[in-house]
Amino acid sequence: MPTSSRFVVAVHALAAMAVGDGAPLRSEDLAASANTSAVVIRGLLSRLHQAGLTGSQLGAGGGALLAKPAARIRLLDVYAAVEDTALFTLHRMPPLGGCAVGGNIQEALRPVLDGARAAMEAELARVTIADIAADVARLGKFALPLRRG
Amino acid sequence: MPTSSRFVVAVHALAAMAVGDGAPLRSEDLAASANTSAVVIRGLLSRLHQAGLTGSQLGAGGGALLAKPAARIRLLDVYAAVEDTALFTLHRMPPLGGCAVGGNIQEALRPVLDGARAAMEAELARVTIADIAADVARLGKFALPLRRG
DNA sequence: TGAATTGTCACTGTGATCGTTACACACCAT
DNA sequence: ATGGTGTGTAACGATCACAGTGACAATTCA
Repeated sequence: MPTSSRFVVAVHALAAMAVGDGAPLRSEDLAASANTSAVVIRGLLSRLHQAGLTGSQLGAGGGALLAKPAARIRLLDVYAAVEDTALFTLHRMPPLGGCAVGGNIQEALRPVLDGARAAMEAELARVTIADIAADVARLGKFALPLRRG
Repeated sequence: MPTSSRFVVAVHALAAMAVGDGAPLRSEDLAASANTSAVVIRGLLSRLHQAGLTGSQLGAGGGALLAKPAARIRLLDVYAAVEDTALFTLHRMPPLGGCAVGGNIQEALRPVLDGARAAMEAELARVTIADIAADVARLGKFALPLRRG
């Protein structure tokens, strides 16, 4: 299945904003750090903005900013903002309704798949962008806040 | 990061074998119930066979059979057998190593993503094909075992 | 022997992701 | 105000995995 790297790249961008000293970060700089293109970053920032996680400052010296403290942005919020496909894909074509199995398999499976998805999301809800930024700083052996450069 | 429809279809096929009375099920019949093609089913059965979950009987009157009791086949086993892609996709191109964030983001993220994946898999490990078959029977208002047809 | 069924290959169509180019619009500095 | 800077979005193409189809050798039962 074609998998999306949007979630990881979005967390990357948000962590960069959290690590920075509050100065706006240009999409071009975020793209360089994540090794992708500025348009891809802007597409992600558009989704994050709609979700209320980031804001943008236009014009010279502008860029992307966190819309709220990094400690209040959960990874689950990022996940919900940038991922649109369901975790589990059901049958592409609906199964045979007349069949004893085909007519009931999706309903039998739904609570299980919902539970698995909820368990995964609960883990993502326990971690914030601030946590990730702190771990990045620890691994990189530098202190927060960091001047951008 | 979504799964393919293979997982759901594979569970569908295994549940059909569990619901049946132990008679081999042809790939063509499984395909009809799941509203897909027999070749797709055979591809899944090939993976399930390699994982030791099913067996096949060639020739006339042949078909697919469970290789062990349905109560001992966990959904996690099915998931592992038929899904190739990782739950979370990392950066398509490695992030900029020289950057404070790019050089550490993947390592900072790994424990979180591993935890989320483990939480989801733990839920899938709690349910067996026998559970699904029982739920299918309950929803379809029929008793197990069921004669095939 | 002959029919039936699996197992696997090659080819095709479809959809999503991702990269690139392009351009209108908004904002800041001078 | 004016030009440079940066965002926001659309269009296009390349790539990849998934899924569907047809075909065929190999195997096994009737």
